[in-house]
Amino acid sequence: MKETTLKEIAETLGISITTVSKALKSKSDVSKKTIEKVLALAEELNYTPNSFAVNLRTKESKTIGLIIPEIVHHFFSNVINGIIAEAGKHGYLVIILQSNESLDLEKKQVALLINKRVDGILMSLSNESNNDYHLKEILRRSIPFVQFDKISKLIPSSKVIIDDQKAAIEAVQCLIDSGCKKIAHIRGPVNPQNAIDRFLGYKKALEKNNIAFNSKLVYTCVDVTFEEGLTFAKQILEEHPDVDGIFVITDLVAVGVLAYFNEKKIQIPQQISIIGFSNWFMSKVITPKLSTVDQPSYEMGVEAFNLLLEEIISHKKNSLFTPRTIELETKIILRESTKNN
Amino acid sequence: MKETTLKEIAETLGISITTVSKALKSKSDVSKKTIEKVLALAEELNYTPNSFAVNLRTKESKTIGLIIPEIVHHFFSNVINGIIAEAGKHGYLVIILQSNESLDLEKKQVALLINKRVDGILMSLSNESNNDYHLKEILRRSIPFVQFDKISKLIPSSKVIIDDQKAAIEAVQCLIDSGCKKIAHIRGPVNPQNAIDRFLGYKKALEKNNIAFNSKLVYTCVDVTFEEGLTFAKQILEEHPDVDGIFVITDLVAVGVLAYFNEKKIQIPQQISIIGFSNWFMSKVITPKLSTVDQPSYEMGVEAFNLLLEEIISHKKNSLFTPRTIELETKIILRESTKNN
DNA sequence: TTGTAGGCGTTATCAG
DNA sequence: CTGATAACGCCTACAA
Repeated sequence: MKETTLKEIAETLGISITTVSKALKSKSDVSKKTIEKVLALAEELNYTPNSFAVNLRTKESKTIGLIIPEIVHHFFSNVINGIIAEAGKHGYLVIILQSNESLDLEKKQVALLINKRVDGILMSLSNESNNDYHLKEILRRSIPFVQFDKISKLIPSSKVIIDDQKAAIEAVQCLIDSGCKKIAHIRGPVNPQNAIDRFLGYKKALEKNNIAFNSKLVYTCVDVTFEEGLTFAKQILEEHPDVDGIFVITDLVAVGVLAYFNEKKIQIPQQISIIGFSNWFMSKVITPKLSTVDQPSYEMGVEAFNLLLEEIISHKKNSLFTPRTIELETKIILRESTKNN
Repeated sequence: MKETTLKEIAETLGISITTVSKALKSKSDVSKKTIEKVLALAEELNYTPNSFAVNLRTKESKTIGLIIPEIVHHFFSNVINGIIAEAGKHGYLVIILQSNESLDLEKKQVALLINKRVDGILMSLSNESNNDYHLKEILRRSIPFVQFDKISKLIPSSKVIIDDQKAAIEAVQCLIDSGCKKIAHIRGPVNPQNAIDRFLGYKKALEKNNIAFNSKLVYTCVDVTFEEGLTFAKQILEEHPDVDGIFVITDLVAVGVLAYFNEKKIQIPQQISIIGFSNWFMSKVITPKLSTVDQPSYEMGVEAFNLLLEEIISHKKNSLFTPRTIELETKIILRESTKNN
């Protein structure tokens, strides 16, 4: 099927391309009659402007790129949801790329998006990300750029985050308030800022309550999976049978811990209390229901897009843009895996 | 930051744009020396071809569109994963759009992708989809198009599906084999083909085993949610306390059923057996672990993209393309919510 | 109110 | 081996 072009409309109507172009936009300097004629024919021929040509002319594609570590992940798929919804409202489309938690892949995806000349890039870093040459490249090319969730503090871009440290302190405080004396922490990998901050929060909460920090009680995830939850639960039980509380980096792992304890008929929360992070859907469905920290996901996507849009608009006007950081609120959700309800 | 263009390279090197263009592609009809010079300078200037211009010239954007009902959905996010991964291997990017199970939105998303002139469209229909004017429009414009999972049988496009009816028969047969005499079915909404087929499978399995079909035992989801599982479980218990088996349209709803029965201390599977559909991650994590039908998701994405790619290539060559349908295998997974293991 | 001309950055054709 | 020239389809000064 051949696509209709301005030229065709112009020729069949016996007027110039320019006039057709203007008429389609109902510009004031075209006669009503012409506008009507043009619109009618355009309608009839099913005309849609060739976006490739428009892109080339206007140097923008109304398309943004999104790079996240993993799509199959309750938190991230909710963020995507928020981004796509908000982008749609403003006439933007979203290209989604995954880093699979690999720095190499992440670099490739950034390069792809740069080549594609997307109007802006939204990104949550992979766990491997400990260097940021590729992020600097985005800034160097002055492509609008917003980081969210897992960010690099050193990159001066807009950001949407939560206060991981504060949230972690609150979570651990809950365990302490409910009577836990020996609290273990299953932490995330070494690189991501949020794993570091949650760990720091854990430490600070202990300190505040005059509980000695013991590095032996800290277990470090590599892949942050359900299976690691299983493994660490077993290890904790063997190495520190007197642990009575565990703060886990994220719900997926916490669910693994629960599953292992369920199997071993450990009483939860009587013998051991567990608190997770992120409030995955799954958490309220398992037995016992998992206490956790609710982290806004959809909203994070919305805010991230809006920050990006601000920057895109400012970029178009060539005016200078000062990056902003938006911090969203978290909320402790107490359910059945802790004693304090 | 200004982007480097062919023209710039040509001027600084004192050669023609044409030669630069060819050299960058290392065409055989350019001297080695020139190629080297050009590549070196391009590298130095960080040259990347302007994809907008390339799109316009080549009439393709190496970008496809994907429309799905919901992103926050274990099955679909896995499909997306497969699509993006496979697309990436072949140099394609993916724009993702959600229909939110709304026909109106679905139509808008189709229009968006058509305007965007994506090279092809991948789609799983919304539950509301009972008309296909918008799908016909895709075909009319001869845009490569593949349907997967929730499809319209009437649209002659390539498809990737499972045999829902057969899988449902197998699932219900499992319940019967394990001794269930009165089996209820919580079915999906009225429109989607897969809900219809699973319902038909349920009916056929009963028939095959000389169990009378009773329409009172069929409950119809509207939104296909966890909450509906809760509600229908309650209803079943009240209206038909002697039901001893339930075949549920999908795991999410089945988990709701489980949750309600757990709360009511109904013995599963002793009193009532439950089998779900789709094998969500959640299913193996709850107590009791849910028996279900495993449905390939990642693989479905991969196959769908490859079918689309075939069609895109054929379309480029202007050769005619005959739609193909790929049917993937399902597998019964027996866990703790049924008696037959 | 309408139209002419030039250009966005590439690629393809064809001649030198 | 190299380059001039003409598109691709649209937009926008500027001229008529």
